[in-house]
Amino acid sequence: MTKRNTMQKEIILSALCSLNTHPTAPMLYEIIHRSHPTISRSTVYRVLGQMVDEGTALRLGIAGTEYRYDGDTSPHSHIRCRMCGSVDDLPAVEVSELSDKAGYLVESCAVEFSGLCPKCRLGL
Amino acid sequence: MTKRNTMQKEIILSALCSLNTHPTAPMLYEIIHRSHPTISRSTVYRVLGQMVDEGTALRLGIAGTEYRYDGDTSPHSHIRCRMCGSVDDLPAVEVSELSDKAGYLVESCAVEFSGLCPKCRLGL
DNA sequence: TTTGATGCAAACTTTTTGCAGCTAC
DNA sequence: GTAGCTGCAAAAAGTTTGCATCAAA
Repeated sequence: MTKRNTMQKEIILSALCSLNTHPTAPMLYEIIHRSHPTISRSTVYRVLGQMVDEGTALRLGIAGTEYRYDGDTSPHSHIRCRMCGSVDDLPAVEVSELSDKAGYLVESCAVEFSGLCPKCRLGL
Repeated sequence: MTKRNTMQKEIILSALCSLNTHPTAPMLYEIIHRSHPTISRSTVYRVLGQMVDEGTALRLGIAGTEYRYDGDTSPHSHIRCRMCGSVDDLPAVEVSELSDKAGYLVESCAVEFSGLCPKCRLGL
């Protein structure tokens, strides 16, 4: 059960960290595939899942019917455009004690603001 | 383009409103199917989408790779259990002016707290 | 009668899994 | 050499769509 370092993991991690678009797995696969055609879809999914498990990446479950991944694991929130689907960063928001009211053990908090991004807002 | 009232819409709406589990479309279909085996999957999807469009229901894009629907359209937030996936309600949270910093036109705000629900917290 | 809604099946998208071969350690 | 990792293909899981038929208004 010892983790091994492979070329694929290195490529996938650096590709994710070089982007600030919070890509989905298919988006990331597409980008990686251009320069590394031999890396398979399943490896991208498996490595992303591994990165999430070990805390190297964040899995954003806030974008609808697909996961988006974020190489920036510092505490911050996200804002998504209803029209074009783009996801941007927002500074961290402090979590209130609200959560205790439900009896949950709160481990993390994601805030999703939804609206129009600057481009769509102007009809571009 | 005039909307028509059908038996199916009535059944789907009342099924959604009678639940407080924020079901996914497949979950809702499964429940409806038991008492109304002739209602098709696509009708459930189409009617849910219609209800969201007209504001009768909320589509929660915060639970991973599937949509969850909520018949309660009053302003409130949700809390999801990382372990069993259940989604509960939380009272509404006030949106700060943070969002303006990104240049977005903010239309709505969803807060997702993630952690352990009371059951999982106790290892049940 | 008109045309929006339905049911069915097929297609599509995203993600997971089984398995044989590969390779980091 | 061992066991974790990879690529491929197939399968799952969720959602959408084309089309002939049905039925609300």
